[in-house]
Amino acid sequence: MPVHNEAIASVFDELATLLELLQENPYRVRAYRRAAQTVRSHPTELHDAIATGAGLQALPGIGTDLADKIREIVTTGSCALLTTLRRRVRPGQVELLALPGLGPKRVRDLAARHGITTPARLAAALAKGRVAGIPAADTVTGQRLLDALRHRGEPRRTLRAVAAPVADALLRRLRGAAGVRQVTVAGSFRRGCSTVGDLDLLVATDLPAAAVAAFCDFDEIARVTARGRTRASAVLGTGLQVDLRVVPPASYGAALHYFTGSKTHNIRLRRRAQQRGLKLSEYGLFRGKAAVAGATEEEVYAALGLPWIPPELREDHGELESAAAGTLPVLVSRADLQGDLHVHTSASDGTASLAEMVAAAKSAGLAYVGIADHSRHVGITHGLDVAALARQIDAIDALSGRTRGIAILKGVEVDILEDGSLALPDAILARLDFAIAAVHTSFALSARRQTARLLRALDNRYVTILAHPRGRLINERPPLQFDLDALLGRAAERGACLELNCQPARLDLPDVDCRRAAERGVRIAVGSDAHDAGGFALLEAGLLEARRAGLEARDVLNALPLRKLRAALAATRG
DNA sequence: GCCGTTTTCGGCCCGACTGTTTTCAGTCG
Repeated sequence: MPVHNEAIASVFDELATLLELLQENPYRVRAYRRAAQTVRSHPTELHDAIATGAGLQALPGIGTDLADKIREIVTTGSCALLTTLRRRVRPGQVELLALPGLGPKRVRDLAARHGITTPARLAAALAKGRVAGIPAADTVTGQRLLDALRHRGEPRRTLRAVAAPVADALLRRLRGAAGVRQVTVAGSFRRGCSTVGDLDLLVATDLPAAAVAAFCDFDEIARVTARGRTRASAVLGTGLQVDLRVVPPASYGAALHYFTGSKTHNIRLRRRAQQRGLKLSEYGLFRGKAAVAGATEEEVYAALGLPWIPPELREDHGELESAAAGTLPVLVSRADLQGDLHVHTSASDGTASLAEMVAAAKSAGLAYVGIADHSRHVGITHGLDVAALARQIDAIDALSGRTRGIAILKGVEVDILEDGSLALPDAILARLDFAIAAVHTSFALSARRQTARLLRALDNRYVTILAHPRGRLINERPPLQFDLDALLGRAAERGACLELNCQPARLDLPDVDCRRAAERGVRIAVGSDAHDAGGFALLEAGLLEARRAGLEARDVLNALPLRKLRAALAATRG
């Protein structure tokens, strides 16, 4: 049973947390956290690298010690240091550390002074009154802590699509405040992450007090948890946390950069500034006390000898090196998309007719649209059987004959059965322009069986695209386990593609996997999976995930113009 | 624990807010 990168990263994360609780050198803690991130986002399995003798120390933040630990974890499945440290810390203390307002000092203090080593005990103690050494219940920090104790165990991250309307409302409100020059949502939202932990709003203004007041009076706020001259934090009725930062206009670019993150990207850039005798903060780039840059992000990067880096890439995944070398990708954008190959109609589980969906695709500016309704199979209600799909083929041919300005492609989203065979026979698939194969049942197979299943599906010459390959539903269903490299190898041989499904809870393949696909020369099909006429708007959100993966137009199947797309589809049939 | 145009030791990003040990440590982002 191979040890996956995620398992190695988890060990490093836990080591960092335990070391923090034990008040070890904070830089040692940071080294483990950084290593966890490096391992987690590494596109290939490190157990393979070890098997082939490749050097682990080439990875950023991995030195001799951590390389040894990776080898230890991969070969033994465990880590001696972890076993030792776990004995020195109570499990409940790790949970305590995750609570807002509690850091390593206070968690240690709780155990030493009060014998409190679990969240449950802390909650009980707080119910009786104040606990010396931690903020009291009538303070904002104390309230936040109690709140977190009440809600612990619930999923914390919010889908970007859920946060987006709130972000819009707040932006409108802040734009209306006196003195406001610019307002942006920064943070992971701006980086295009599929989920956000909170919303970070940045305001440039000459009248900070007015902006803070406008923010704190927002009617969806349940509680203001912090309020200063240039910052405020609040929790909305929905539970989403929102943070406001206010800066003078001259600092806007530096602040936007700083509050966009990611944290590791920022730290790298600050070190670059230091090496040049400069100091970078949210107020600007300084040489001594003299401001060198700060009004725009472009000038901050430029003063550090770099081109502007798109927010989606700012994860310290090599973008600073690419920027320095002048090799940043030209990220795929909405204007590059020529069509959409994953569209449902009321023939299966969509809500709009074939004609309505084609019209909507045309209004969305697409040059072609691929209809891909579900096949009929257990677990898929309202799917098409062979006869119904044959009728739809005829209907599309008829509609094509009287449609101008957009091409309609005939497809299907056919179920992959547990053994890897498809829910429709080849004879009907042969009459289509393309077929998307998808898993909708048997999610929990072992990685070995799941891989074999998906490889068999990809072996079918009519399968063009593997839909939402990971099968994840964010906060609801974990990703399928399989050997991605094996799938990519087979897809590359056949010219088949993997999908990046744009449904907000899917965004599947995830960015890390998309990046790997591009490296292996496998194109990604960005599919809206639209079920109604408004569904094409999802393409925009899906593209953020593609951009986070560093994809360019040439990496995306449906960025091909129609003629080249048809050639690519035909080529998959060998 | 990592790392090196300040290199094998001595650094490691920077500032705001909170609560309170009222001059700053702890926490957070």
